[in-house]
Amino acid sequence: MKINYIEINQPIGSFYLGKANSDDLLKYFFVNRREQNVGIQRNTSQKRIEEISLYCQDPDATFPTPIIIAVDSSKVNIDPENNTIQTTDSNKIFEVIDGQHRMEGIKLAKERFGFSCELVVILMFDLTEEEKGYVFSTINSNQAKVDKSLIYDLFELSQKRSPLKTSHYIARSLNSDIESPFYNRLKMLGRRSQGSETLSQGSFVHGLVALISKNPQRDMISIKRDEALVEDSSLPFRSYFIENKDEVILKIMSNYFNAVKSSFPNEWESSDFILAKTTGYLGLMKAFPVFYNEGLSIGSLTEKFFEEIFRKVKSCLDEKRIILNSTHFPSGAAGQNKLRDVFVQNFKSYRDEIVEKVMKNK
DNA sequence: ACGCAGTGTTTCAGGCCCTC
DNA sequence: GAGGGCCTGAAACACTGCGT
Repeated sequence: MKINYIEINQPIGSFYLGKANSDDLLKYFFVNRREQNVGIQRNTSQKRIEEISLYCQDPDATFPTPIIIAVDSSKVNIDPENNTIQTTDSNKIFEVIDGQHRMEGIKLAKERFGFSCELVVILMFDLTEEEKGYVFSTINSNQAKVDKSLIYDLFELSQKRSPLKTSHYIARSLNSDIESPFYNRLKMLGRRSQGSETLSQGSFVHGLVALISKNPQRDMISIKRDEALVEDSSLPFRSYFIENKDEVILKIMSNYFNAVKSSFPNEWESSDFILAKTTGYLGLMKAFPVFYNEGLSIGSLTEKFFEEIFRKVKSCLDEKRIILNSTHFPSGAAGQNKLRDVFVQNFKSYRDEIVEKVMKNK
């Protein structure tokens, strides 16, 4: 394989920018792994490799940043006249310093559906182990971690529908509508700006998208490829999403949390309680499918219906002296699940009574 | 106004358990 | 026994309230 290169001079020395076909690159690359105690790479994360392989199915897939490769110059022919680098045999001579997940992911995508594309590569010659480590750590420490909320916000820019885009739209709508229970309550872009925010956009979207899709990325790709999404009755909002009825999801969310707000006025407004924070929100979202299915079967998903449930649950909590604070409901999944269970169990104990009341008022 | 310590939030990796 | 989903705890980070 032959690579046309451009020489780049920087303080560390000269390196070479070029392009290579992924099929060619796959033949020559290897990764020096940490377990062997000499390499500088972290263990490959199977999860990331899977994600990248899935991403290769995206019609808009792009790998704009270079794969950084260390090469022993004695193993290739360099032609400075024509600015080309030619490999001499098919040994594994390209050590990937940055981009191991992309390489492994593309490899998997090639095996699964014959994926290939051109890649940007940077070749660095005759680096010592120290230099490899230095390059690797420089790249990875300078790559600032991107906040999840920011990633969700970027979905606004995408043209096609996707579970994340819909969730993001609902987050924005509920945050900006005065009538909404989440008015000025969401930390958009993960930051507090008004002082009244109690929940990050990222968490809100996370909880909502979980009721639309079990694999949002796959759904997004399916939509781009004009493939029909598969229904899943365990996900309350999925069929609305598939039928493009985002405003129905918005309305139900609004009803549900307006009912929370009016049934637990103190808890919703005060930061002494976890109800309007991550724990409360995600706990309520986890409990939602139970209430939703009940509402569906009696044909009522109104604010009144949810209110009947919460009124009853609240009186049960008061009776048992369970306070919705962080002592009873610790942060993390444990507290969320406890909240879900407390709500669901108390609802189930009085299900018939609640249903009867709702039917009578209809 | 500033730094510090304690508390809360968010994300992630790894382990457990269930299902097929 | 493989794979997926769920749960937990650790770690990083942000926020709050306090003392200076």
